[in-house]
Amino acid sequence: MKKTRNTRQRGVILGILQETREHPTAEKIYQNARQIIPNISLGTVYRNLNFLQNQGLVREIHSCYGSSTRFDGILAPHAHFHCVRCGILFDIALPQGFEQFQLNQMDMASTITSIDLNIMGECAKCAPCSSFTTEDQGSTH
Amino acid sequence: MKKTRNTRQRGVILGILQETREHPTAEKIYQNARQIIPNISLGTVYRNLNFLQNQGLVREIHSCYGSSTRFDGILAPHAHFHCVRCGILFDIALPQGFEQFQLNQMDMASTITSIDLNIMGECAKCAPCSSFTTEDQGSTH
DNA sequence: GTAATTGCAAAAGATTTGCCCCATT
DNA sequence: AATGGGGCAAATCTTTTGCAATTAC
Repeated sequence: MKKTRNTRQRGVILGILQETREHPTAEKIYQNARQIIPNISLGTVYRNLNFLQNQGLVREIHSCYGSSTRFDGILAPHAHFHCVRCGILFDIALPQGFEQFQLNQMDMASTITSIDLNIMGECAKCAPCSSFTTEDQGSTH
Repeated sequence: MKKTRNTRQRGVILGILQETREHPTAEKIYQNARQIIPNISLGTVYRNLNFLQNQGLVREIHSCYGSSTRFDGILAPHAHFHCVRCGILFDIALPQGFEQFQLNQMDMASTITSIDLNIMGECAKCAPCSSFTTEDQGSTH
C-alpha cells in the first residue's frame, strides 16, 4: 500500500470537521478552509474528504433536504435530526438497545460498516410558524 | 391550491415503485417506464418523483454507495441495508421499541415526518470474496 | 530525489427548469 | 376551453478527474 503524507490542507480540513457540530457541506468546508489557506482549491477539499472517509476519520450524512452531502467528523455513535423546513441538522442520541438491533442484523450481513439513523421533521424553532409558510421552505434562521 | 391531474405517466411511475422492492434510481425508473410509454422523458420522471414525494406516496433513500438517489414506494415502516461492495439495497425490519424512540425525540421536534435507518455493510454474497477485491468495489451480481 | 498531493480547469453526472405543445378535466 | 402536465433541450449544481507544478518525506 502506498504511504500517505500529512499536508497542511488535509490537517486543516480534518480539524474543521472535528471542531464543529454543524455538519458542513464540502462547499462550506472549503469556505472555512480558505480563511486559513487562502488558495486551497475545492478539488482538494473533495479529494481529502474522500480520503478521510476511507480512513474512517470522517463520515457522510445524506438527507432529503439539500442536494449536497454533509460531513461529520465526530466519531462517537449518534443519530441525526434534520429539519425539513430550515435544513438544520443536529445530533441526537441513539435509541437504547441499539447494539442488540445491530446484532440482530448479523444474519443478513457479515460486517456492519456503519449505521445511519436520520430523523426528519420540524425543529422546535420552525414548528410554530409552519402553518404560515405552506408553499416553500423559505424559512431562515 | 391547484388541482392535480391523473396522467398516464404519473400512474406508471407510481405503479413501478409500488410493485418493486428494488429501490430503483430515477434513471432505472425511466428505463422501466419507457417499456410502457416509449417516449416518456427523463424530466417527466424527475418531476413526478418530486410530486409523488410531496404527496407522501414515495420516499427517497440516500446512500454512500452510488451517487444517485433511489426511491421507495412501499410505505410500511422499514429500514434499509446497503451493501458497500455490490451496492445492493434491501429492506430490513425496524428494531423493536422504535416507537418509544420516536416518542423520546418529540422534545427536539414537534413533528416527525419520517425516520430513515440505513445499515451499511457487506451482504452475505459479497462477504466471502471481500478479501480478494481490496482496491475497488468492482463486484457484480 | 521520488512520488503523493495540490491548484486549476475541464469533464462528468445527476437533477432542475424554460418553453411550447398536448391532453385531462 | 382552460390549464396542468409532458417532451425536449439547455442550464445548473455537485463532484470527479487529468495534468503540470509543488512539497512532504
